[in-house]
Amino acid sequence: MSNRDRILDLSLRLLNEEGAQAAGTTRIAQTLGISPGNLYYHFKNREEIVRGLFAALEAEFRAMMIEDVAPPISPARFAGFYLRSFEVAWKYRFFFGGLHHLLRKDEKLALAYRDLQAWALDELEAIVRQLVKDGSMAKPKTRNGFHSLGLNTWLIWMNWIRFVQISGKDEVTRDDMIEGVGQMFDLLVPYLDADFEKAARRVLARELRG
Amino acid sequence: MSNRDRILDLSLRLLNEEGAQAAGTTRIAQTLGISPGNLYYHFKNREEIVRGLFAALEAEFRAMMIEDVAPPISPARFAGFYLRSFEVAWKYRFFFGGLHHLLRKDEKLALAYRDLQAWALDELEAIVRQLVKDGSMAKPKTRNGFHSLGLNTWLIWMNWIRFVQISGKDEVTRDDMIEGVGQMFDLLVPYLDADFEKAARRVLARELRG
DNA sequence: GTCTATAAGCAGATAGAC
DNA sequence: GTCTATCTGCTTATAGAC
Repeated sequence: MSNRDRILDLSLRLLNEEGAQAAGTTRIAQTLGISPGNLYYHFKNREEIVRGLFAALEAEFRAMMIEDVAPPISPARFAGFYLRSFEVAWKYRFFFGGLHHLLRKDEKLALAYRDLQAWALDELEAIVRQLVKDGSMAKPKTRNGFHSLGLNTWLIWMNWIRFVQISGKDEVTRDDMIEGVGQMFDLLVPYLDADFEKAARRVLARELRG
Repeated sequence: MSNRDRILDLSLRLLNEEGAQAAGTTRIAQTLGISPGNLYYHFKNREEIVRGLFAALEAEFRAMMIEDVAPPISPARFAGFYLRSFEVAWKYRFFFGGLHHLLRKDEKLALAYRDLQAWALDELEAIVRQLVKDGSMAKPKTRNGFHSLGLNTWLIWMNWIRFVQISGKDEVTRDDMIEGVGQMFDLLVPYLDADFEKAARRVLARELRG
């Protein structure tokens, strides 16, 4: 494993454990047992490390979204899709707590983030549209129903991890992530076909036990 | 105006403009034209300033919540209540972007925040229950319907300001806040009485123009 | 209550040897 | 590709005069 990868690996761990602002280049290098100079050979500055981690998040997130949008959307795929989205979020959780600060200090990262967000919002809306097309869901009532539902989905997704961390539980578990899925799920429940809903819930319940 | 109040005032402005981590005690003192020593006479440390600002946020937020929960809830009061909640959030917006970091570094603040959050979740759930009691809304379908709706309301509220700031608009306006209200509102729409909904929307539309 | 002066520490980053 | 050594600039916070 190259030092470059070791730096990314450890950075992700430290940032996740201690927060996006906690670990500096000095400590990262120290903990790895390499010199600051070595670290700065691989990364021009601290921001480049964070951008590297964001690139990994983005790749996993995009792959997951694309893989699962193909119609028709079965209850199991639907539940699995939401579930995996939370697993990706959890893997890179430092990002969600420190987002505002990170984007403020790094214009390049801000642009990359906004790109991803715009794309994700479109995709989330597309999923809702597809569910309606599949007959698994009634058309939302509000004027901008599709858009609004997609956006609320995104807002819950973005905030769930932060909410759990902020709420001060000693240990965050996989079940907390599944609860998050349920929270997102509840946004659509009023519109979902009863059978579709039941089937999706069963998948989630199985995950909770497993 | 006492120097203590001037410190709180300026801190709020700087933190809002530049982010919760940007302005340090040195710059606050400098900008006010007072000495660091003077600042540290009034506040034991930087965290005490932030806690002072949080106390102000909490006071305004609690006052607003208590004032508006009394039954029955009219559409105008309902819309006005959501609207004012966003105005309070906007006034102390630095808090929402930097929350994770702030709470991590200050255990006292974390406890105060969690108290407020627990209380707010109860109140938000109570509002939903009251709407159902008033006949303005159908009973939510999901098993923990009341709780889930209250929680989603909170998650949208907590995240809207951050979402707007992160999304990179050059200037954030009052209309953006009203859009946030609409986003929160849409959570309840599937269950709301049609007349109640229309009336509440009219109030919001009027605010948008005004 | 307000000031000057400054300690102590840590951050990000670089130069240049090997 | 990795090292040692170090610079610069910032921060929080304090001691003690007025």
